[in-house]
Amino acid sequence: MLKNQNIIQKLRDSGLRPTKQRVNISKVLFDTDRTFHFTINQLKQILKKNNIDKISQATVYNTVHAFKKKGYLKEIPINSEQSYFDTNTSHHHHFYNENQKELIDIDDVDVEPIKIKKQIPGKKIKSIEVLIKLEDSN
Amino acid sequence: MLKNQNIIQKLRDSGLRPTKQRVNISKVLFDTDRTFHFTINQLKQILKKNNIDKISQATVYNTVHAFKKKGYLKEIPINSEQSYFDTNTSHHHHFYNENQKELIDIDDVDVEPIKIKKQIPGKKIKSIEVLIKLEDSN
DNA sequence: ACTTAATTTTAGAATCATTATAAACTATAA
DNA sequence: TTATAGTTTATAATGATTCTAAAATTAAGT
Repeated sequence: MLKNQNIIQKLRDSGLRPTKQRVNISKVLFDTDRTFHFTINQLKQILKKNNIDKISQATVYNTVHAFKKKGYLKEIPINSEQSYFDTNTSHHHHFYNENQKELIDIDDVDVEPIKIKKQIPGKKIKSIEVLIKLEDSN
Repeated sequence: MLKNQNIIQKLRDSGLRPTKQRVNISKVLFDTDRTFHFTINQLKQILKKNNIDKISQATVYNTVHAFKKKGYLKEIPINSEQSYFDTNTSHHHHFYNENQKELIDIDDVDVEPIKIKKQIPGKKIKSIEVLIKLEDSN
């Protein structure tokens, strides 16, 4: 399958050995039409459901962190209970639906540029993240 | 002392019994010139240093959560490792200094209004939080 | 002040997510 | 094919937070 070859190449290119586990997790995360958000627990459930020989907890954590470090995943801080990851690594912002506890991407073009009239000497901006919390309107 | 009376009144008004522990934690949090940010651990250290008979872990957690629920504290999600609280409950945004791991308030007037050209049907905006991560500029 | 009921605090146990460990396994390159 | 460096794994360890149930405190009524 060509897809597999792409994944293996991508892993190799970034200095990650294309192990069975990493390839399988990559397929779940990146071999889809659309990007998505997940927690570690959700990923573990998807892996269990979708396939495949068991992947240990530690490996799931290691792999997600390795992918994050390589820039294939972004971590989205929402609250102290849940750590979300996003397979969409382009610059964008988020709605967080507090009732259904789900993240929704906001396209960068749908947000007017954020203008800050304040600077901290000796520091430069690394990222700007807008999180808009939503609740049911009735 | 007048301050104590104010604190006791504030607690009573919001339906929280003014116990020794709550009054002492309130003094640390609210009886200061300026607002500040803290983690639960930092608060525990301040309490240990500043005074006073030991307050159990559970009470520190209970109290912080009670104060948050009453709107006297805001929780600021930064990352999965740390949960920060803010004694400044007015609407404002934050810099996060990734090197020194500290939060810095951005006055609301220093941020141009955030304009979002997208809506989610059936949902209304509960809050808009901007987090600007900083790093050393050299 | 005294009594009672409701609330709060507490130490310690329990839980949950995450990380560390170190042995077994696997990919890669010589 | 062999050596070695990197990876996975089960399990233990950690750390933050929550739970538990008993003891203490507060508030309100008498």
